[in-house]
Amino acid sequence: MRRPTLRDVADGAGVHPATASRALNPQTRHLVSPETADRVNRVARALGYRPNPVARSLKTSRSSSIGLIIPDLTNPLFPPIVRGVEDVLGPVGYNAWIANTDNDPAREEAAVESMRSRNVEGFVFATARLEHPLLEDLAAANTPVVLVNRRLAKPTVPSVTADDAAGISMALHHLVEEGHKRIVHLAGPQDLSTGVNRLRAFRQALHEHGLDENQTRIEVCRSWTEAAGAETLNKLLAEGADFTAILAGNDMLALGCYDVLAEHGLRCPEDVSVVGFNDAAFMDKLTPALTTVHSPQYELGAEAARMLLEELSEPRTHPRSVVLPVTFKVRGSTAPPRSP
Amino acid sequence: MRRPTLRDVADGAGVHPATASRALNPQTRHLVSPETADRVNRVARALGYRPNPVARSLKTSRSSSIGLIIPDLTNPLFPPIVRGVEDVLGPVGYNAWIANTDNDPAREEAAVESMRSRNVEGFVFATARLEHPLLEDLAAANTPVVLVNRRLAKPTVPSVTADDAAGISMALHHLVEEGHKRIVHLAGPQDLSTGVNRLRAFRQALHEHGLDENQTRIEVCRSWTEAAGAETLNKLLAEGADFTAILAGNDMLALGCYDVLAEHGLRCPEDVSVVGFNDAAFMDKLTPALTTVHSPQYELGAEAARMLLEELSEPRTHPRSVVLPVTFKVRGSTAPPRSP
DNA sequence: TTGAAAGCGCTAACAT
DNA sequence: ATGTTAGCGCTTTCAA
Repeated sequence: MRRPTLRDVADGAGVHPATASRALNPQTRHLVSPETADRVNRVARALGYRPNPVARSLKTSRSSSIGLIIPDLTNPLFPPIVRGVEDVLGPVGYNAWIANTDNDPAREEAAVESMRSRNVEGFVFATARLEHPLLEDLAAANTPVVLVNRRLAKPTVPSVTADDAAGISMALHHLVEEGHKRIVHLAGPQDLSTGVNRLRAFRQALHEHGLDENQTRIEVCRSWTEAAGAETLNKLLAEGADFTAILAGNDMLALGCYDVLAEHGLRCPEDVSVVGFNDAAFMDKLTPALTTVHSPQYELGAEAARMLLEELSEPRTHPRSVVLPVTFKVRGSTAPPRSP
Repeated sequence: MRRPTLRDVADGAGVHPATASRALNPQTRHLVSPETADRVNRVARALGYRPNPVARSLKTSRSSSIGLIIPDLTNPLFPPIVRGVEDVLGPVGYNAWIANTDNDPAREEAAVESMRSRNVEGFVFATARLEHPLLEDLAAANTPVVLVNRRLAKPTVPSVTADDAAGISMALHHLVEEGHKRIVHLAGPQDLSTGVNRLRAFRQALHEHGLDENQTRIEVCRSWTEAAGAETLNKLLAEGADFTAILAGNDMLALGCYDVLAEHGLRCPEDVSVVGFNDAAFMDKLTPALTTVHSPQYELGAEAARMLLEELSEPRTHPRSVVLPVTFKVRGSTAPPRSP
């Protein structure tokens, strides 16, 4: 009842294990006569032979696996990305090993080391910071890596991201159209491309709409979390900041705003309009439903996986940066100011 | 610049690789003189030696890893369970390999086979059906398995679940207290323990409250999804069913109800009260916030991992079924009927 | 076209 | 306490 090995198949087919190996392997099958190849495959099937990936990996230093580095699966932005990655990899015989890092560089490094020692063939990273020594190292070691959602300051590693600038521009445009003039931007951490790009885009969009930066307010949050959004808005409110709309850098910050507005008896959107970014799961179910920039989460993952597979088969010298288009979802969280 | 192997460490310390292996391994370190053990460890550290888990796994048929079988990570019920599992395993040097099955037995079987061939030492299953041949097989093969959230018809495999019966009882009690008499139960799939147990508990609670089963209505949904909930409620509404409250078997079904009620211009809770089950992420953010039974998701995962570790070190003959307590979260989605 | 031989890096009997 | 030997299951030169 032992699991059959290649040896068993070879014996059953009356050939040497090396021949059995060649016969069973699509890439080397042509080295073997059609008859023996057939025979070996029949025996393998009859015995229920399954190659041992551990032995194969030890020999070849490969694994048919890639590492998928995620900050936190409980953030609803990431599961669809994971599914996108898996759905592209699965059909071509690869699988993804997932690690949560909690944005902790030490955990990240441990996860990467563990995966490398298991011969992963490449990585999809969703945790990139603008300056990211570990990623530089991997790039320097020619380990195939594709970034998803975030990228590096210098485009030295290929990436797939949503169009942050366009999204913010759409969002601001929408608020302005509705008559808002005093708009707050809750920016994300400035060590992340998403935080920086969205903030930059906000400033740019402000100018394009002829808005005075003095009427607006920009506040940088310490993380992309509900807690950070709440904290920052509380601070703003305590200072008596004057605004009619909040453009949150992502949905989690917007969620934090919802909480705080409710606590302060401020209605949304009657008193304050809120716009988010990402359109993560359930954001359309809030009350009021969150108006937000939709980023194609599943597609981000799928495209990152495709790029990684490409990289695996024909390494490029010149990293590609793919930017996927976003759309704007008008829902219930904005409206009022309709004045001149 | 090759990654150093045990061989390199042994050479550096002037000992045989076997001795180096013993010195480096906590369980066998005592077989080696303290001096050499120290020397070997120093050399290993100096060289930056990291054992090759693939080679080790080939030799030992172990892997310091377990398989975690999840139906779908985009269902917010599961990420916290995953984190619970990981947080318990990590500190003791184990890691979890995650697979999504989409409730597809074929995908599940493939994932399990793939993991077994990689020498996983056990499994945490979140996809158990009442009748589950694959799980019977694993149990028969003495593969350590712990079920989480759901269980089998016969308690042949250890499990950690939330207290379905108590939760449903609390929920019904709450609705009755508020004066509801005509209550619908949207039950889950009857091939899952959660679906069956909650339905059974509903019937029981009905009797305990002296309610007439004819006044109520029970409808079984085809899956634990928003779409299934919507579909089922639509059917009920089309039939002109008469009720003031819905006890949904889980939060996703409740979510589907929210959608349908809104489409039909029915207000919640003024026209219909809704109660869910699980208290998955974001359910407190809906409008109105969902009243629901809170199941300790993170703890379910953590406890399952603890049980699996136990099973790994000292296999039991008699499987334990752990039931974790639930709490009831009264929020905005219920109220009206206050009549006699 | 097939076989022989070697070895990926490690651990575990067995021997000393 | 340490070394010797063998082998986990596979792939890949090299030789025939």
